[in-house]
Amino acid sequence: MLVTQKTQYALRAIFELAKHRDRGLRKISDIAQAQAIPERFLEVILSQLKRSGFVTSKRGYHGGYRLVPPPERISVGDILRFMEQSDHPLHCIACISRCKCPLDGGCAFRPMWNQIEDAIYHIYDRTTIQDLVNNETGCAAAVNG
Amino acid sequence: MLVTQKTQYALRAIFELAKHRDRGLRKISDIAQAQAIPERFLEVILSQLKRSGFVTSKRGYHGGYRLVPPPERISVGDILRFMEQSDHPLHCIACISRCKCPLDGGCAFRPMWNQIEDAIYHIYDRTTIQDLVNNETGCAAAVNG
DNA sequence: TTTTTCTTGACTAATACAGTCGAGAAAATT
DNA sequence: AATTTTCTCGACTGTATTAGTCAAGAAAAA
Repeated sequence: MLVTQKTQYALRAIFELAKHRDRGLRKISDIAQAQAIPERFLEVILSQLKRSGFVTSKRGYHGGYRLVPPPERISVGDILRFMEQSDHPLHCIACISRCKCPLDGGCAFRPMWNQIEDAIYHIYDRTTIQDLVNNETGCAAAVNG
Repeated sequence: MLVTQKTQYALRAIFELAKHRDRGLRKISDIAQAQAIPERFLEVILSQLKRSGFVTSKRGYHGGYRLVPPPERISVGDILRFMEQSDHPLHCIACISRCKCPLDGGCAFRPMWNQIEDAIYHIYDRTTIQDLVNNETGCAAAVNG
């Protein structure tokens, strides 16, 4: 629910792999450099992402990471949900934030939190990694005239 | 953008004042008890909220806090925006989370973050404090049969 | 057999958030 | 006037989460 720095890195790593997908494996160090992510930290993140099945890796000389499904079949929601679940296995459905679930004002606030959660994930789920890549090329075109 | 514990307390305090509005001033200690908020912390929060103009206070014997506008004319968005701005004067418009605004993947992610922000505030802005109060009475009715 | 690159888990550091505290100033009460 | 109540203000501390590091090892290719 909460988009941490780590989650943003995860998203950017996937994004980077998507752009590179048809050119084979990509090294951690290259991804780190391209996306300005601390390399050592990225190691942790990518090996976590492996467990989602969205990426695979190969070790050694021509090793690296690779995005498995085509980017148009992965949504941002898929990635965020995976990161969320693997970092916070117990999750408070009513809450938008890092949440300790107190009274919550009884149930007065719950409908609103639920609306927010739905609205957020609606957007995450309909946004594919390919959409993000397209955004960038659109933007580059705009910048370069 | 990020709903912290403090912001939730602020919202619950306003909610409590709304319920009590026609009965005059309400003491910090009573609000704290009713909403399960640490009293000393609530002092800080309420005196911060005073600067928004949504609440006023009076000291001394029969002192306490009071909600100024009618609850149907205050939106959740009003409160959240005020808290957000007074806690984080510099705010990154592109970001949903605690954000350090790095590359952000160029502008690839920005449209999505903007959509999220708009969607969230659309809900916050259309939800009034009175709506929350109504939720609760509706819920109590459901519970009590 | 050397180099490269991922793998794993434990470790440390930084920061933001949460909450506390003490001394003081109005306002009413007695 | 003295006392009690309640808000006021700013500085202070603790703590949990997040962020990030490190070292030793294992596969894969050269």
